[in-house]
Amino acid sequence: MTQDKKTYHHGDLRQSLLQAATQIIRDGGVDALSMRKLADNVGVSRTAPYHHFKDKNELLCAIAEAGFADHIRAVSELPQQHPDLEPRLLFELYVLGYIRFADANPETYDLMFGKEIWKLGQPTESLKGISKCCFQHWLEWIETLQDAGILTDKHPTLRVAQASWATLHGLCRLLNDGIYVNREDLEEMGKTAAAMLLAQAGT
Amino acid sequence: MTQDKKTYHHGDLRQSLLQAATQIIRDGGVDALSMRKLADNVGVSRTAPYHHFKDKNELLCAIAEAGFADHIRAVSELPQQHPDLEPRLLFELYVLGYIRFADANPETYDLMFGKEIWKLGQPTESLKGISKCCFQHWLEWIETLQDAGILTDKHPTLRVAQASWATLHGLCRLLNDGIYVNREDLEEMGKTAAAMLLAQAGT
DNA sequence: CGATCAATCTTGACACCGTCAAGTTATTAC
DNA sequence: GTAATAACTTGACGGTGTCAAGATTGATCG
Repeated sequence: MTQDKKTYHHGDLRQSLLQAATQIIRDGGVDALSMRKLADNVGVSRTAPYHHFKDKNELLCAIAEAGFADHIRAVSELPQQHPDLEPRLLFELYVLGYIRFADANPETYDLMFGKEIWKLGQPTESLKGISKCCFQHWLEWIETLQDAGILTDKHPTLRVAQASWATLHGLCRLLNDGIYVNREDLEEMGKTAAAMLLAQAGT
Repeated sequence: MTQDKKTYHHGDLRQSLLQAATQIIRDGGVDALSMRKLADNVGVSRTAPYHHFKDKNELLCAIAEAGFADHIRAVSELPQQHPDLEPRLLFELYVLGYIRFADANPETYDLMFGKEIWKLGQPTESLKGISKCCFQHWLEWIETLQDAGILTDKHPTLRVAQASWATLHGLCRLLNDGIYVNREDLEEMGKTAAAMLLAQAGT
């Protein structure tokens, strides 16, 4: 637990806190993270973290923010890695990528898109910013797919983006929240969902 | 708070607890519910509830269970109320009904389909039962729609059911968790989602 | 270099929480 | 009427987030 203390001033406590918190959350879920345990974990007193984060909510926001950064990076790389792939397959790839991210980082995903921050807490301005940016990416891509004729353009881009995102999000939630869905079925479900969303190409 | 106490034995404490708990949750969310406040609320000591529910988890399960009962009842009524409606429109109606339920009872919905019980806690056997039954209904209906040719039969019924359910669930979560979605857009989003899921009729 | 100031970290305290153990009271079964 | 049992009580333990006030240190300026 308590690391050997050397100096009164820690040095880069903020960074250490974020790192330790991320680890704790990865191991035992968001609920396993308490400010006190966290402080003890980095070898500092209970209330020391409050000099770097206004409250627990702000800490969680910071972690979520890092999650968005990861997510955006992963997504941006996709089209570059597969430059000549048919849009339909690229879409499926994206869907699978999204789901895999949620599966690999369930707790981070929970923070990014869960009520803990967005409903019960208060998202930081910078968190709002990066998440908005993330959705913007999605929106633009949906528009591209509409233009390419593989997603319906009978409905506004915003609605199509919301509805398709909801599908991905729903899959991830069902999985991560432990409701019915088995992990082994994940890929297949993702493919089915992708197919159902795309299927109206001809319409 | 504390009601006037008449007898040592309350009489039907279990029922009173459920009722009060439901109210508290409706008012202030699941997090507003504490065993202590609940007990105080019905005029009984802190630990009295533990003679009727093993722990908080069991209480929540009981509430969720009631939610499923309501939900199933509402859904079952639908086809009867609109006996001669075209299946496509009936599907849209179902989608809207599902979303409206989640919108009208956000906290109950959260309990029914949230990680609080299914991942962090332990669903009661009877809760598992009724939720399974609920999904079974959905599954059967999806099959009907596949047979009627308005939902794809290129994928197994189970997968189509999961994918379409995920879409509804995702919409509800985005709404209830306070992520991006505006309540005013709800109906329109539901319709878009329904349309996208159904659109492959011709395929 | 020395004094000051602000940042950083500490201990103490408060009001909550879930729930276990042991004791009290009322109801039921014989 | 007595014994058993179910319902309910108080007391206690260890946990939580975070506020207030004090201690320590590094940085800044004369």
